[in-house]
Amino acid sequence: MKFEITKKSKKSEARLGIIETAHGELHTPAFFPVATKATIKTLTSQDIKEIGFEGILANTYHLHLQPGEKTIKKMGGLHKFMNWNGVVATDSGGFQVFSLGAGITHKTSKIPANSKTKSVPKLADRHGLTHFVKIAEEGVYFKSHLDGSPQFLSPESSIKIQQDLGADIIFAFDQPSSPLDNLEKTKEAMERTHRWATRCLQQRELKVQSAKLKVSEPASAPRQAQGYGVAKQGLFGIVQGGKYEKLRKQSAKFIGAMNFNGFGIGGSFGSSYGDSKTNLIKVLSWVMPLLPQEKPRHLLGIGHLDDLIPAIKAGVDLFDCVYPTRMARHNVAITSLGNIDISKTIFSQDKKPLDPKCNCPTCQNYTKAYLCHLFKAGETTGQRLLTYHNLWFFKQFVDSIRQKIESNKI
RNA sequence: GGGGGCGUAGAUCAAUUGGUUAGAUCAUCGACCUGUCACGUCGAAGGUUGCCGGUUCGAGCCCGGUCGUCCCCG
Repeated sequence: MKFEITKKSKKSEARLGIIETAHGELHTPAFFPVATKATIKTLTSQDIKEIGFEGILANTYHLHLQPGEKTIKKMGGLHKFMNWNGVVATDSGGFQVFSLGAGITHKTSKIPANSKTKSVPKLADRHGLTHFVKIAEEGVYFKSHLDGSPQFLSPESSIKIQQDLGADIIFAFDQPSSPLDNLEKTKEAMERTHRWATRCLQQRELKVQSAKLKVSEPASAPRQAQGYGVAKQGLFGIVQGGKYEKLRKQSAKFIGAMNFNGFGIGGSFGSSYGDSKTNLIKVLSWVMPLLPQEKPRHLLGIGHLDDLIPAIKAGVDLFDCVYPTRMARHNVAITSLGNIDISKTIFSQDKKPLDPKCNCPTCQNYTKAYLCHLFKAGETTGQRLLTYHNLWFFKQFVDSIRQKIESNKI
């Protein structure tokens, strides 16, 4: 993996760049739609290509449990398996340490619900499951959410799985802290993340060394290609530290000094209401100056539309977020006029498209009335059409930001 | 004409021997969703129990009448 910065803004820390991978180029700033289980829910790989995305993000935890990395490796790797010849990034499974652990016991999401929300989803109650994640120094013990079987994930195994999956960009196995954790607990998670980062790099080094050896053996041509691919995988370290300035700076210095190909900024950034945006931006203002300029930065799990511009101005190159796709499945279209819940009866006889300014196939071919009907009738085509639109909208949005950087407007 | 069953939220149904402010599900309305356990979560509104009368301390439940509806027999 190679990263080249092609332009730096004069107004902000924003920059344009190109990430070169074994599966093509990625023009940054870029947004990865999330394909947790090797699919952007409701869409095909061709759809994603049509929309214009150059990369997607899949998940180590989910694919390890089903169908298993060995199967995917046998099927020729994730790209072939899902018929996607663009860039693939894989999350390490670290987030599931949080979302299936503290996320459930604390009944919170990565960013806590705002004060208007009277209650939060009760996944634990619904499934009768609690405390099925145990974090130890060697790794994380947990029960599969699919069949309850005992499982174990560590920095080493996470890297190995991601190598088998064959992603172009992989992430270090980290421990995100819960937004409800205090300074002490957040620090503990950060320090473990740092120790695990070292182990991830060591694990990757083993593979790279053995790949180099194999390259020098003329008899093993197919292995050579595979080894070359692994050697080209970019490994990103992850900065933690929650909402605490001291920790974030400490983490950025520590992780930033390591031999990673890029960096993720993860964990929680404080609350999502009131001064939420300033929380996120504050964290970035602490972290970004301490990360090497010449390497890409990925803001993990963000975001909302209004998070993107300030983050890019702070120097973020990559994003991934479930938001546009999940919102689409939950009836909400993200448009130039704001979010609209298309399932509301007010749209049942509305002949206009979702977004008058949008050129996506959904907006070109279907009325709000039809989409409203599909959602009320529980037809999955509605989810598909809305997912297509939301991703199209995000793609256009990020493209327009790139143009603004190009013309020095941002 | 005679006999019987059933009438409870917009819909389909609950409600111990008559016993507090008649429940559930779906639909409706509102809010939420940030490295996806997610076609999900939370909340609100909505009923003079067909109508009239009676018994009782107390009736959705018992009694009489009436209206509607379905079934059976003439």
